Amino acid sequence: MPSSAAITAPPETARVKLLRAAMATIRAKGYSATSVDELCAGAGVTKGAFFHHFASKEALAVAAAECWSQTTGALFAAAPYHHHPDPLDRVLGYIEFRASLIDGPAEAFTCLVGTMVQEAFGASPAIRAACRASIMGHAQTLEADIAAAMAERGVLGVTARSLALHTQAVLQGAFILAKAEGDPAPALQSIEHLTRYFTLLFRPQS
Amino acid sequence: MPSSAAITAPPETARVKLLRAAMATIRAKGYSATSVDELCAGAGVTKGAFFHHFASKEALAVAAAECWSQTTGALFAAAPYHHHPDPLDRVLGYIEFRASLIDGPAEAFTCLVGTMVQEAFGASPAIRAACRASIMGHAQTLEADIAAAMAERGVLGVTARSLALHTQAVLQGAFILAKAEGDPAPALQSIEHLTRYFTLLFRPQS
DNA sequence: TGACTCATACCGACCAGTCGGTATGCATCG
DNA sequence: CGATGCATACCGACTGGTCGGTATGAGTCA
Repeated sequence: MPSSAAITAPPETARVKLLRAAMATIRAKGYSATSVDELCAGAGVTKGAFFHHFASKEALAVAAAECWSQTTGALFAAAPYHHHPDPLDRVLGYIEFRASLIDGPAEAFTCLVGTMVQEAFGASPAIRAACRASIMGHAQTLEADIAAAMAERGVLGVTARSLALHTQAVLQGAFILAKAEGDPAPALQSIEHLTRYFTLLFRPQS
Repeated sequence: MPSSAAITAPPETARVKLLRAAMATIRAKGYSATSVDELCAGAGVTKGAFFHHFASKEALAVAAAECWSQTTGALFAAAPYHHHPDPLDRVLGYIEFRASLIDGPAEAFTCLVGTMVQEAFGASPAIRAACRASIMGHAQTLEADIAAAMAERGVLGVTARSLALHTQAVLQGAFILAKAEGDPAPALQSIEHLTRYFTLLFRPQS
């Protein structure tokens, strides 16, 4: 007797297989270097299926960015750092959580939309917009905690928004360093500096 | 009567024209999306000339990364921030100088090797190594000033090297934000946070 | 039956790279 | 001096293969 999950789960469509293959391959090789044929082979579907579900390679990239937002959004929403009563602890917990994800080869921990937007910002406004929405939307989930921590500790001279964006900048830059080095170590060290910055800014006495 | 500069200046070879075109085009479109034909057209040379000077497209990318190191190296070596007597002022002057370069469209101020390594780190070890050498070599020019500032102010708990690399991470991440936003503003704000970090770390009383 | 989900075969453009050939300049030698 | 020989710089047509995308039709299920 099949479980109810098995009953209600729809059969995995070519669409989600393609999205999964796209997220993995584009993270590893970039958008331009990833071909439609390669994606089809990786997903085990034909080219006809590809263009049945996506109007173009560009449309797939946009859909992949949206899928990425949903997937990572769920991951962060379920992460334990939200349970800290102190908003500063939630912010520092977020950074620590990001660091904990960094392990193994670069294509396993780097950011799809950060990689894509670097290549596609000039060639495809649609891809740029999707990547921008993903990054900015994620930063916004941090902003409330930062704002609460700022209010609680009387931090002035910065905005919660720019701090949230700076956090994303450090992470994206850390990924580039890790790719260049072929080693996650410099990324982790850079994230340590980010933690130290928040600590100095919010706990100046310690 | 021609100037002696005009006499001694060699005629601009196809090689340097190709390198210039490559640096500009790869910054704007990325490595994979840049075709050899396009580079030849941009440089005003033929495909025969391209493959006379470079064994492959990959070899051109490596040469472009080296050319980028030299060009930017000369730019930073000539920058005024080196004249500050206080090493911390030199470090803060470096960051300010970096910020001053950020203006106009993203392809005009972003980093060639940061862009390239993100795409090519998995596909081409030679390109990755050339980009790594460029980034790490540049970071090293900062390291001595950071170390001197640390010694002078008794800063402990961090290394000059990791601070220099963190600075590069912030800059690279800032470029990604600028590309995603289609606006340099978030990059400049992130660099402000970097300056604030150095200030908090090195001038804790103020 | 008709809408949906594909599979197969195919298209023209473009890709990196090759190849036979040419133009020029410089060193050598008679 | 001029002829020879050879290296460098360059040309552009061409190749095999890959690119994103399309046309058409078959299987499936409501």
